[in-house]
Amino acid sequence: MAKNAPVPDALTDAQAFVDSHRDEGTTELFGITELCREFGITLRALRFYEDKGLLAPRRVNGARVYTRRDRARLALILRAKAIGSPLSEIKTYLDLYGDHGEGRAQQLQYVITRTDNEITELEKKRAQIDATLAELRVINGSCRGLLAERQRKPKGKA
Amino acid sequence: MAKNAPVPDALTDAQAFVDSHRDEGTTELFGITELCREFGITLRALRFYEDKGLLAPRRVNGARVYTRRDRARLALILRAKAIGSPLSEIKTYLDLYGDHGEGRAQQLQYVITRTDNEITELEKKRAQIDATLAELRVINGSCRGLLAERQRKPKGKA
DNA sequence: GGCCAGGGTGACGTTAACGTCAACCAGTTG
DNA sequence: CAACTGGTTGACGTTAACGTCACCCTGGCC
Repeated sequence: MAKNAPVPDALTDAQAFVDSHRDEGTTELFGITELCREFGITLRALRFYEDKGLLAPRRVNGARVYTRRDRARLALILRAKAIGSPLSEIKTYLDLYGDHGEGRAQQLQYVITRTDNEITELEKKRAQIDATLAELRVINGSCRGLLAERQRKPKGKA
Repeated sequence: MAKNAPVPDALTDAQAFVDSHRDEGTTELFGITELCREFGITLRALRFYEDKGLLAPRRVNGARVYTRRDRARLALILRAKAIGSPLSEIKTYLDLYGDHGEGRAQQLQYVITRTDNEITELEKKRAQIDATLAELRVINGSCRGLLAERQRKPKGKA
């Protein structure tokens, strides 16, 4: 809640991401520093995600080269992180995106139950946030009220 | 997103918590194991929160004794954790609840800006969750679609 | 050829949030 | 009194998610 990495809104649309998983041979390629600047993260972090198996960019002369698909995955990773998921979980998360469409019936069933679970978890989390927001607004409002009161009668202590 | 500590819904209401901060001399007291069971956390965790200054129960013969107010603070702590805030942040968070009402104008102003910030942060987070939920639902739906399709024509591959 | 910038690979350090373990106290029950 | 039970305090171990550092390679440029 401290960092304000931009997390570009380009992929806000759900279908957009799903689509971006289909192409693959697009010409658009990215270097590591390029991606890091774009998303406001460090080189170390990006390499770290790769170590953890969340990304697998191609290599050209040893150097990392990222496709649009990699970029989309990175966007997902960062958003999931912002939500509070640990990287380990994000990995299985990403696998869900990768699988869907090619699997056999059993695979599909797996993805469905997994996403069902994720969905209910996130809904719970959303509820917690809503509750906290409500409380904060109460506090905020009462403070504003007190402040206004004092400004009307700056001396008395009633 | 793994643990399912109950986080009792007793304090779901915002005003309820604020009110619970007013009493203090209520007769209801709790032991450490009692609270731990109630909230599904470990002894170690509870003591840890105390080390970090998030709680300050009274002592009776050296043993910790928690009031209703402590209990309410604990509920807040756990909810904030579930949201993903680090304990360090939760501490200043709790201080906001404590202060409000007694401070001078400057204190009040501080609380207001702090809560304003928290509120916008949480709203951002909420938006991220909503986006992720949307994507998951797309995936989920498309998988269900594929599955249904296969069940209609289990042989063809079209 | 010399030099630098940009990128790569370990290896180790760090912080948060606890878990684990050992050792000590205090009341009580047989 | 001795053995328990339930609580307390360090001290150390652990995992996640990087930061930092040292060292190496490579392509361009003068």
